[in-house]
Order: sequence, then C-alpha cells, then structure tokens
Amino acid sequence: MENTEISRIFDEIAELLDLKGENSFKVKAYQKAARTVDSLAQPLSDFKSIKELTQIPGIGQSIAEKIMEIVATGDCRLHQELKSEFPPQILVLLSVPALGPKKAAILYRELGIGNLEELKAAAQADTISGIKGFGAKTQENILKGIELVTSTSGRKSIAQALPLARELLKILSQLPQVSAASEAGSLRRRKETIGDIDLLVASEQPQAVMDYFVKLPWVKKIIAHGETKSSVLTAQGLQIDLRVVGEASYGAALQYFTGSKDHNVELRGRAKDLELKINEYGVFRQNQPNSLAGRTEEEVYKTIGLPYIPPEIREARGEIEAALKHQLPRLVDLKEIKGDFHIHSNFSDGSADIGEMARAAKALGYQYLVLTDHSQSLKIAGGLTPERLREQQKQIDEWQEKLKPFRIFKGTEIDILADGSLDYPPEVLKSFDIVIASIHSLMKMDKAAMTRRIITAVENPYTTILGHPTGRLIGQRDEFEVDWEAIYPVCAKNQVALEINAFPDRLDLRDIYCQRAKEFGCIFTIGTDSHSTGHLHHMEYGVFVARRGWLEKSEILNCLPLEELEKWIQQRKKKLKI
DNA sequence: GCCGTTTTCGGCCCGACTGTTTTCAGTCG
Repeated sequence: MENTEISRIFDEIAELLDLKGENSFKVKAYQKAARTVDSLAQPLSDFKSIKELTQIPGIGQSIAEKIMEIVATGDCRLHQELKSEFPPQILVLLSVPALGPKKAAILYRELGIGNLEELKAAAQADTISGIKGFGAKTQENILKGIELVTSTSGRKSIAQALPLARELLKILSQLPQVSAASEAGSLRRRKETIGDIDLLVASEQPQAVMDYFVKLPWVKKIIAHGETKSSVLTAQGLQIDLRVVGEASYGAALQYFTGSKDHNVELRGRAKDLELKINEYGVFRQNQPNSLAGRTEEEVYKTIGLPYIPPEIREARGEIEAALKHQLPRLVDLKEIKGDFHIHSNFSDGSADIGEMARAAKALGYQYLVLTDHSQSLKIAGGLTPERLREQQKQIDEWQEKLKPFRIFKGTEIDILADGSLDYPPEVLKSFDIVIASIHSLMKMDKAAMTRRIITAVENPYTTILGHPTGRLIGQRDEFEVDWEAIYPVCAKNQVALEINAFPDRLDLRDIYCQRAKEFGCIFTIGTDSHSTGHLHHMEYGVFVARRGWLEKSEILNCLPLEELEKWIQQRKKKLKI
C-alpha cells in the first residue's frame, strides 16, 4: 500500500465527514493527515507501531490506528462505513466550483442528486433554483462548473504555468499604477505541478489594475472580478488569480499567499505564542491597528523571530524548526550550476549534433557538459554499439579541441539490464568519465527484485549516477516499486549520485525523496536529459526540485567548477582501480 | 481528530467574494 493511496483514503474520509456535517476541525485533521502522509518519503508500511506513527506531526492515536488498519487490510472500517452512506459518485459533486460540502449535502438530501449527470439534469430542469439557499445564479454557476470540471483535467506542469506567469508579470509590472509584482502560491514554491497561477501586485489603485487584468487577451472567462481580487480562466483551462494590496502590505501578502497552508498555520501559531497576529496585511499586536511589519517578507519573518525562509521549502517539513535553530540549508542556486550532466546528441535519439549541443551549453555560461547517449540495448532510441561509440568519442575529442577550455565529458546513459548488470562490457565502460545507469525496460518487476536490480547497478564500480531513479512520468506512469530506504545507503557508501532529471515530465528524483536521501549522506547531479538545444533550459526545473529537497551546493556535483570535477573523476577512478 | 515548558480541555488562520440574504452562510485559497 503506497502512501499516496493512504493519503487518498484520508482525503475521502475528510470529504465524506464534511458532507455529513461533522465537526469541521475533525475534517481538517483528516485533510492534514492526508497531506502529511503524501509528503512523507518513507513508506508508512515501514512503521511498526502506533507509537512510531504518532511521532509524525498531525498523526494522533486515532489516525495512527487507521494507518495500521489500512496497511494491514487495504482499507479501514470508517472509510467503508462512510462510503456506504452515500451514492458511490457523490464526491465528484465537490469538484464542481460553486459546490462545497454544505450545498452538495443539501442537493443530495432534497433531490437525491448523487452524480454529475443527475446534477446537470436537475440544473437544466430548473429544479435547483427553487431550493432554499439556492437561486438562479447558483444554478447557472453549477452548470458552468460542470462544464469546467469535464473540460479541464487537473493540475498543470510548472513548465506550462511558469512561462505564462512570467509573461503576465512583465505586463503587469509595466503598468504605472503597479510598484511590485510576483507569482505566489505553489508556483512560487516551485511545486512540480500547480492547480492555478496565483499572482500578487502592489498598487495603491487596485481597481484600475483589476479592470486591466480581466481584459487581457489570455482571458477567456472571468470567474470573479472584485475590487482587490479577481480570477480568470485562460483558453488552455488555466485559472489565474490576481490579488492587489497596498505597498505597505506587499511582503505580508506575498508571505500569506505563497503558503503553503500548513507552513502558514505553523507560522501563525508561533505568532500567537508571541501575542502577535499575522494576516495578509501585516504583523499586528493583538487588538492594535498599527502593523509592526508587512512591507517585505524578511520583515514579517524577522518580527516573529525567524530568519527568511525560501519559498521552496515552506511546506511544513521541518523548516520552521530548522529556522529557529539557525540550521536552514543554504539552498543551491541556478547561478551555481557549472554544467549539465545528462545530454543526448544525434548519435542516439537527440536532434542536434555534438557541436551544437556543446555550443548551446557554453552559451548558457557552463564550463562543461556530460554527453550521455544511450547504450546498445535501447535500440528504439538509437543506442550506440561499441563501434558507433568509438566514432562518437572521436567526435567528442574533435569538438573538445575546437571549443576548449569548455569541456565535453565522455558519458553514457547506460541501460540497467534485468539482472542489474550494465549494458557494456568493462573494456568499454573504462572509456567513460561519467556513467549514468538508468532503467528503460522491465519496469514492472516486483519490489524485491527491482530493489536488488538497482542495488547491483549501484554497486557496479563503473556506475557514477543513478539516472531518473524512480522512473515515473508525471501524470502518465507510476514509479517503480522499490525499497528506497535500502538503496540510499548503498548510493551514499559507493558515492553514486542520484540524478535529479530536470525534464518537466520526469522531475525525478522528486523533492521529498531528495530530502530523505540527503539524510543518508547521498550526493546528487542535475541533468536536463536534453534531446535538443532548447531542452538545456530545463535546468532550472531541476534546480527547483533540488531546492525543494533542501539541497545545497556541496551536495550537487554540477556545482563543482571544471578543475574540481576533473579531480573528482580522477580520484574516483583511482580509488576504484579502473 | 490533534495538540499542549501556562493547558489533558478547549482551542484550532483568516479574509475576500458571491449569492442570497435583510445581516450572513458558503466557498475558496
């Protein structure tokens, strides 16, 4: 039983309790437990007792018991009982904007509505507007909401959202009424997927900014248009929320709207202990109107006795505790990246030749790249036979001569075969500076076999990097079933780096796994997995993941300047006698 | 349901917007 599955059960319990009209704090407790479980890197099935589970913040006696029950049986009685009280499809009603637990419950009680089709039919037949608390507008919004739910599909990739957000910010910043603008929400925290784009603007004339915003050409539909807050929908189905505050409140609002929710709750709790109150307008002494801070985020954190916490780690995963102890990591920055560790050329399945890729990397300010075409087994991607490889390495030498002092390292993205062995014999492996070992076949092995397979590959003295370790494709393919707690120590012991694959569909190793692997003393590389020169720009998405995983410069090989990386490679080869 | 160097009971973040209201509940973030 995966953590995400357990998280989903708790989410459903929360929604069903909400529908029943249960105590809202009980509902919140289950929602919080769902989020906590989902962001936990260790599988819950590894926890052996209730006592161990209740050490996790937000997990108490009752929820711990349910976790044990779910791990043992696949579900829990409470969940089953709640489900039996409602029609099976009832929860999709909650995904309709304008419909929350209270209204959905009324529709079920009064009209027996239990799924989207019944909801749509009732709205079209004009039977909803007559119910107390509902009107013509609500009925209309329900119909629009159904349209929305069925047309848009869930969360979008950060790679889709961030460029659009940046474009909008540029336009909004140029307005004479606007003095500052930023993205907020999960986008600013650089989460791998985002539900909507949150933007924040500082202005003393909010209405003018709002009126301008809702008329922008991207806007397909206006969902809300208030004095300081508006929501619109783009043609691509992305929701954009814009909030406007005064300059004196900009920092407080930015902090507030960046979240995460759990981070803010912790922060607020701390403020309360200090007899302070934080809201989006500033930090206040209880019952006093003048704010103590609010112009900048730094100010807000400082007022409650904390150093600045970078947005990427505001996830209630120990950052406030670390901040109090002055043990926050100094997160890696894109500017510290000296080279790219994962690049394909047209020798295998890339579209550009070695020279084009190297020139493009050099233009980004890099000192080096590692060329990692596929190995012979991966025929579909033009994996290189030893003969073709010799040719490729000859060309690397030629380009190397032309482009020096820029360095092109000889690498490979080599297949990990079914038994964990690598796809070239030792005499070929010797020719590489860097070996990324990746799984591209037989992805559905059982957990024990897959774990053994990966450990065998990591223990191979020629392996330098474990490529896209979990194999997931966001929204398309699940992770391999693997016991990571057994693999991290082997990686750390053999100084095999875990790759953060920066390709937006992958972002693998993901943030919470990075944070966990770091605790084992693992090192990392970031590779764009570029198949064309344009892909080289994906590096920043890899850096986002590293930052969300609390990683520092010293833990990432890409941050080594050329000479030090050369030294690292030589020492490694010497130590391993290869 | 969770949590606690003031608490094992009584708190639990807080405000904008909308629609249905005649002063507020529900939804959302």
